[in-house]
Amino acid sequence: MAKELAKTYDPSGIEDRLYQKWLDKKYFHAEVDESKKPFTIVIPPPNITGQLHMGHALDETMQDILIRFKRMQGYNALWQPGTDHASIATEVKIIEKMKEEGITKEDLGREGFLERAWAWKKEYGGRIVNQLKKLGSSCDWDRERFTMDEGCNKAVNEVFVKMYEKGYIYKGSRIINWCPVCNTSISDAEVEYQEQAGHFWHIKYPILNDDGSESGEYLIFATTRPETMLGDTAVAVHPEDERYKHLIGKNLMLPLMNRKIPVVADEYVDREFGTGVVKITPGHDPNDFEVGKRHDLPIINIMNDNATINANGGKYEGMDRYAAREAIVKELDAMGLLVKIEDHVHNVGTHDRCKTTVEPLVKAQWFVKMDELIKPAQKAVKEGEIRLVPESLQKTYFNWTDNIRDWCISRQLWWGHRIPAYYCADCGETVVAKEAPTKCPKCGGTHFNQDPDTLDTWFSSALWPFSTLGWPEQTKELKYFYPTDVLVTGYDIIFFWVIRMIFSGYEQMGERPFHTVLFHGLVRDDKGRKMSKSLGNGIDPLEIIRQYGADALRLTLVTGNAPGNDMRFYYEKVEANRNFANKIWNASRFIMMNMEDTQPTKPEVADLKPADRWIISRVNRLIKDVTENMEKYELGVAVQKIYDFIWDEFCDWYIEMVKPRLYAKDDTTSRNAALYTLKTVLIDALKLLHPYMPFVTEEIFCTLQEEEESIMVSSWPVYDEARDFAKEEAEIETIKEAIRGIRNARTGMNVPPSKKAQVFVVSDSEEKRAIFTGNSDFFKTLAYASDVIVQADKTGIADDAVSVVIAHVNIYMPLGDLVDLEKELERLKKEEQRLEGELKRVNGMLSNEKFVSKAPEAKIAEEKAKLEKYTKMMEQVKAQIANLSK
RNA sequence: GGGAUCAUAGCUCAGCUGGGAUGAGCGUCCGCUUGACGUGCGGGAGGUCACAGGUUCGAGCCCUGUUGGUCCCACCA
Repeated sequence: MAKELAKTYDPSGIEDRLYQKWLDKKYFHAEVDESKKPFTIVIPPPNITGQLHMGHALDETMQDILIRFKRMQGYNALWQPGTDHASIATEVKIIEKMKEEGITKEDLGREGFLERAWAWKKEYGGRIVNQLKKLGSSCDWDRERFTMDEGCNKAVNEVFVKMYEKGYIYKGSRIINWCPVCNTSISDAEVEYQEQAGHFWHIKYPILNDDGSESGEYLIFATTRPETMLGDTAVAVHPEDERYKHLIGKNLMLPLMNRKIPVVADEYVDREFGTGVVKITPGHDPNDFEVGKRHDLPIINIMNDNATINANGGKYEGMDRYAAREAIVKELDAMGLLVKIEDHVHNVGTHDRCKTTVEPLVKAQWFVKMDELIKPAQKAVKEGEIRLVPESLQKTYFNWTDNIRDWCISRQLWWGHRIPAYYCADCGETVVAKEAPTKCPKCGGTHFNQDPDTLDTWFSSALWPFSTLGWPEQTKELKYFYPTDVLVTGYDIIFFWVIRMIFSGYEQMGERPFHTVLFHGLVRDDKGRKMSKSLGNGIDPLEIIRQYGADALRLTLVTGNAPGNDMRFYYEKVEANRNFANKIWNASRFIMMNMEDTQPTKPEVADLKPADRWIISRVNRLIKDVTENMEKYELGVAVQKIYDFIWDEFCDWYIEMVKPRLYAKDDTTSRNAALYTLKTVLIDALKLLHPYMPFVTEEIFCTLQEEEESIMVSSWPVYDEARDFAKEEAEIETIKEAIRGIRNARTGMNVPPSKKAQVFVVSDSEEKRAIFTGNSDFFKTLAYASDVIVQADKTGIADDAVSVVIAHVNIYMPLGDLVDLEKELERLKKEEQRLEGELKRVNGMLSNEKFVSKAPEAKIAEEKAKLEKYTKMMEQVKAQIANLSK
């Protein structure tokens, strides 16, 4: 007894069941197997704090499509999953939760806090993984990793020590971005600039005579941050500036602080901007820091970690930076040193996590020296060893690599990889080592304090492609699956992650981590806005899955979307795609109903009708196109073609054409050929669709194909020249055109449904004439198409149905002309013109010596073939024009 | 300031290296209980492919400029 599909398509009834089956059968699991070629993707590890959002859904869907595609193509496909500890994001969340309980980090202490953090990881780390499963992700869950698991931790220490020894990691006092709310340093990449309305305070400092007395003259300048004046150690002018040349080397009196500060000359100053005078605060401005280095100026830090003024700020000590600003302006005004206040819009650096205005501070931090490290990463993309899709992102990539600055990697956080640096309690010697040292190499002391800082969360992510495969151990997995193949991720983390993985891959492994980076954009709401918590416009993928099924969601996310482009999310789209799943479901049910208990047998080639050959040829072409598109990562284009084929060609045309043959049970040969074709073509189409819609395709496949256990381990269809039937394709196209013509004519005529209409079909030879009659509504239906063919066959109008040359068909009487002669003539003339141009071009190319001598042979052959093709077409067109003109 | 990218049907978007706008989904209008599907079937309306030049036999696609939008980087205090 044949299995049956449920009468209605209900994704919730099949998805969980099938996923469990795949897990049980271990289809996702990949083992090293030297006889097969590997194909590897490492997942961008979602944060353990995260809930599945549309961005994940898109990211995972694209990866799953590629992995399933390659797996079916026979590759040993590994999708390496895992999660990210997301140091700062997680720590902030845990602290928030603790706040509700009235506890602070300090109450718990480092140990206690970490205990809580691990408990958090245990509770929420699994949540996102379960959500990924709902999407149908075929990750090898047996290999799941975590950025802070033992292996990854080992990899981090290994890299840190190695790079420290090579001089690529160093500790130094440099100006860094400080977040006073999160209480940690952050890297340049984490600073987000926001346009804010502010002010320009024009202030003047008194100029001193050489003997230290006030000269009565002033130097005027403008600042957006008056409070930083507390830390001013100079004022700068341009060396060539005639207005101020005489003042260079003189001193000024820094008001409020009563500190003598020099006037220095530096090219950094823009003479055109403002008054051409800049106050220099090396301790709180990155540019000033550089100026300060050049002129050997003292660095005064005037702020505490929480952005209040410290003891260096004199009487302002203890005030918040903004309160101090107000007080200082007020006082300067009282002293007559405030010239004026202007409104000014400027960009303010904020912390991307908490949006707090960052404070540039000079602090001792750990850095990765980038200048040498970045070189292989630049070269790799430049020379095409690593391909970015879309290519336009190369510019963004190079913009970053060409202006790379050292990477601040230390964070004043507790949740993360602790820096493996130890300081001797006796002599202060720094020891960087994988294991805690026991004896100080300098003084022999045995007491050490480990550096309290942790590493930037991206430090461990940078090692992800090889740490997950076992590095630093030389595992068989590492040797086999590395380098990985494709990295799929959003363009928003190109700096944070992609570039860092690339240079880390070259540095640690001596090899690229992957050959292609496939970028996607953001999923926005239907108004084009980013989905965000504060707007409350986020759409929960799990809710969509509950309503429409994972298949519909997946299709929605990849259809009509080019790499690297943002997309908008519409419920209508999901609905349309759910309808598509329903369509396939019903078409499959129809085919199975007709098969009843008997599986069709392979027909003789001669028994295949033109319509059969046509659809076989079409699916064959589809296989070729889709495979090519997918290999070029054009996932949206590929699936659009599958969609069109299944709905339009297969369901709306082929199934309708074939119906009369299915109902005519006496002609078993024809019926078998039709059923066989239906089944095989459907299977090919299902296979092509499987990477996109894994669940429906699996359910149908398993019901239809009783002997095979799963579509996901079946083989990807291959284009076969023997299944290419150009003649039938052209003929059916003609028939289709004719049928459309009939429908149009009918619509125009508005014949009452009850009346019978007649269609006269005449081929080019007089004796092959037939008359078809039917209910006029009948002509409007697609069933008519099949009837034309079947009738034509039966009446012997032609040897096979499709050779009814409808281009020569005339439809008489109430239906009017099928072809508008004038329009046709116009079309042909246009075609003639086009061909003329085309011929000219090809001829021109082929007679061009440079082209013939330099172009690759394949290209020349192609052009020659075109020449031949166009010549023939030209003849035909000319003949047709002559014919019609009569 | 530098760069990227977009401007195609009422809306949202595809359109590969230049070769008949081949378009899709939704919406809209007309018609259909046709023995898989109304989550369906058939048909229609709707486009000077932002604007202006240029290259070409031929441009939505290439070049130049203009306008408008989005994003990234830098940050002139």
